[in-house]
Amino acid sequence: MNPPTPPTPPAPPAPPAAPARPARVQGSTPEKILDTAEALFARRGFGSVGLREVARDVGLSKSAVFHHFPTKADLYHAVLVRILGGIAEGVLVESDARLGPLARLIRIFERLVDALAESPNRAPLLLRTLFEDDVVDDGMIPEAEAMLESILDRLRALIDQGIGAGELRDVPSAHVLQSLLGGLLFHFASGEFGEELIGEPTYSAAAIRRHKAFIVSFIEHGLAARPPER
Amino acid sequence: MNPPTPPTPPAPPAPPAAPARPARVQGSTPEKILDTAEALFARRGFGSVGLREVARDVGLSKSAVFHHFPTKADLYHAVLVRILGGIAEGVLVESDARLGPLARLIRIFERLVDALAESPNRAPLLLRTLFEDDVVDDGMIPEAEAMLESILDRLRALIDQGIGAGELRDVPSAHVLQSLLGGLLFHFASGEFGEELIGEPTYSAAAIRRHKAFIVSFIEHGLAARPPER
DNA sequence: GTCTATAGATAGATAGAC
DNA sequence: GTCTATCTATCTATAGAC
Repeated sequence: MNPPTPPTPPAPPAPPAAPARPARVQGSTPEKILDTAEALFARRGFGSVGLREVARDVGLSKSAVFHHFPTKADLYHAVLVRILGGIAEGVLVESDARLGPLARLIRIFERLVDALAESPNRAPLLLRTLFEDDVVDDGMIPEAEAMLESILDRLRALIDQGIGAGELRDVPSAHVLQSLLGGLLFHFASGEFGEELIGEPTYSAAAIRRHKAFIVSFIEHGLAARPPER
Repeated sequence: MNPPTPPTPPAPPAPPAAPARPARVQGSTPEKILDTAEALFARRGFGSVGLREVARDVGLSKSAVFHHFPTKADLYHAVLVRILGGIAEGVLVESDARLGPLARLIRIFERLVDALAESPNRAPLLLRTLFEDDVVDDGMIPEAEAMLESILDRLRALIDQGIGAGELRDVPSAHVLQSLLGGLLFHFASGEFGEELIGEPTYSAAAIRRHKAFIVSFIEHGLAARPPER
C-alpha cells in the first residue's frame, strides 16, 4: 500500500512541475473538472453528487468550479454533451454505400460498442440520462437532445431501410431500437452487479468482445430475415 | 411560497372513511409510506429524494416517517424488497414440467413482463438499483440480494437447461441474461424518452403487448436453435 | 404514533479580496 | 482564476412533549 518512492517522499500537494504518474486528469482546468464530474455523475447520478466533492477531487474550491460552470446543471450538461459527441463520432460517420442496410447496421453497432467501451463513464451516464426525467427531459438542453436525436434517427433509419429492403424482418423499429439500446447500455452500466453476474470485469477485452458478438448475433439471428451464412 | 393554509382546505388528507377514488395509497401507515417512497425513488433515485418530500406526500411529518423506518436507507431497502417480492412471485412459480426449457423460459419472461407492467415504479427502481453502486452493492442488504439472486439463478438455469437440451443455441447464458434484462427493464424504465421514441405511453396495453411480443420474438429467433414454427 | 423543535452537516450559489 | 467567507435552504436524524 505504501511504496517507498525515495526521491521526494513527503510531498502530497505535488508542485505542478513533474507529474509523477501520468494520471487521467490532465489538460485545462475545465477539462479536469469535466473528467472528475463525469466519473462522479456516472457512478452516482446527478442528485447524489455534490459540487463539494467534485471540487475536492479536482483540487479546487467550490467557487473555482462555479467560475467555470455557473450551475451544477450546466456542469452536468457539459459532461453529457461531451460524451454524446464522442459517441456520435462513431455512429454518424458515413459508411460504405456499397454495403446493404443490414451490414451497415452491424458495423454501426460494433462502433457503438467500441465507443461505449472507451470509458466506463459513458454508458452509465447515458443510461441515467435517458431515464432520469429530472435532468434531461425538462427541455432545457436542446444541444444534448439534438445530438441524441440525430444518433437515434440514424439507427432507426437504418433499421427501417433494412426492413424495406427485405433484409430485416418486419419489426417495430423504434421498439426494437429501444430495447437493443437498453441491452447494449446495460451491459456497460451494470457495474458490480454485472461483473458478478457474468463473472469477469465488464470492461475487460474479453467481455467487450463477447458483448460485441452478442449484439451482432442478436441482429443476425433476431432481426435479419435470413439466418447468417456460416 | 406561503399559502395561507385556511382551516380546512379542499381536504387533501382525505379521512379514511369513504375512498372517493380507489387510490393506490391505502392501507396502514407503513404501506402508505412505502407507496409514496416507491414512486419517488423510482422517478428520481435514492440521493435525489428527501424524506421531507416523502413525508409531505404521505401527509405526515418527517419524524413520523423516521418512526417507521429508522433511516432513509432502511426505507429504500423496504421498498426494494417489496418490489422484488412481487416480481419473484411471477418468476419463481413452478411451471408445467411437461414443457421444455424453451417454452418454460418464454412463459417466465411473459410473466416477468406482466410483473413489471403492474406498476410503473418497478422497472425504474430495479434498473436504478442494479447499477447504482451506492445503495445496494455495499453488502448491507442480504435480503434483497438473496431475492435478486434467486430470480437470476432461476432464469439462468433455464437458459442453461435449454442449451443442454439443444433447444437453445450455445450462447453465454449470463451475458445473454444480462442484456435481455437490460432491454426488458429499459423499456419500462425509459420514461418520457421511451414514450417519445416509440410514440405511445410505455404502459399502454398496446405497448405492453408489443414488448412481450418483442421479448418472445427475441427468444424464439435470437436464442432458439430452430426458428419457431409458424 | 405523531407532533414541534432542533441539531449538525451539507447543498447550491454569491460576494468580494487578491 | 482562485480563494475565503458567507448566505439561505435543505439534508438526515434526534429529543422530547403529547
